Amino acid sequence: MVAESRDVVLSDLQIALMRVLWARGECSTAEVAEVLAQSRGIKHTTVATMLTRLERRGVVALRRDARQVHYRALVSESEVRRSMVAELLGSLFGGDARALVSHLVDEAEIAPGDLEKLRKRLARGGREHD
Amino acid sequence: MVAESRDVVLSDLQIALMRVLWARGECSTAEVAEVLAQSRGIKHTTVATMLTRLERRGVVALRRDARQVHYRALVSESEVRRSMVAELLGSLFGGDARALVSHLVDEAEIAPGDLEKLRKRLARGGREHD
DNA sequence: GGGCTTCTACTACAACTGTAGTACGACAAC
DNA sequence: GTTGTCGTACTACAGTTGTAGTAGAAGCCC
Repeated sequence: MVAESRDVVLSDLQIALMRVLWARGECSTAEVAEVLAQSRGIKHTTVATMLTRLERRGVVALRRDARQVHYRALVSESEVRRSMVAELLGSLFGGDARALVSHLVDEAEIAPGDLEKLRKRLARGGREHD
Repeated sequence: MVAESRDVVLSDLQIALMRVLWARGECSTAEVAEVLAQSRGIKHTTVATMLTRLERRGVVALRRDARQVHYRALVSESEVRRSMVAELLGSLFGGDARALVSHLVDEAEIAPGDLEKLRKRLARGGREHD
């Protein structure tokens, strides 16, 4: 099922936080903070603030365990991808997904040969990429 | 040449304004405002404010003609596409363009058959899409 | 049981966005 | 030249984001 979480557009930093939750399932503020401190040098309190706001916004859920707070994603990575790709397609590519693929090839983000491989794999029903 | 306009990430509304400039070349505030009023019911003054800010930010240039101000895009649509697609790829697809294409197919934004057509067209060096 | 450590909650603040009102200058019409 | 009209510039304001300090609660160590 696809659920009805329309419009989950997140900023870069917000996505970075979500990635931790997506990767680890539920985790404490400290865990998320540690990853972000490592990868971006962001302070613990900053992460706590961001998580609180995401919770208020309904993007994550919290569970209190003694003095610690544990967060869990309420939207999946797919949902966010869906929303954000749709947004980008709509605003910059006139909603034409093929134009986006053309762009990717033009910009050498992807080789034409990859399209062939992708087509074959997708035609087989596989969706993981090697 | 690709120029060095890194990081041109624009909001949905900002892109809407830019699209007018991209489509018409240089035009007056009034022209842009009329399009936006039509398409989104946005007030003239709002458009003027947005354009002023884009100018301050260096995204557009202005030329004064008597009492009117004319704006011209300083970044191309391609540049914005490049920045924004790169941003999306980086934050949500681990920088893997093929994953984005897979997503487009999975989400039925694009049919597998289209990939084949695209591949052929792109292999021929054409980049306009029909 | 008094202090040290931890963790959260609250507060702060600047920048940017979306939205628009108001005021002011320049022209056009009489 | 007095009066509208048109268009810009300035001001305003609420909401979001990024960033973090500080204070206060809860446990932990002797």
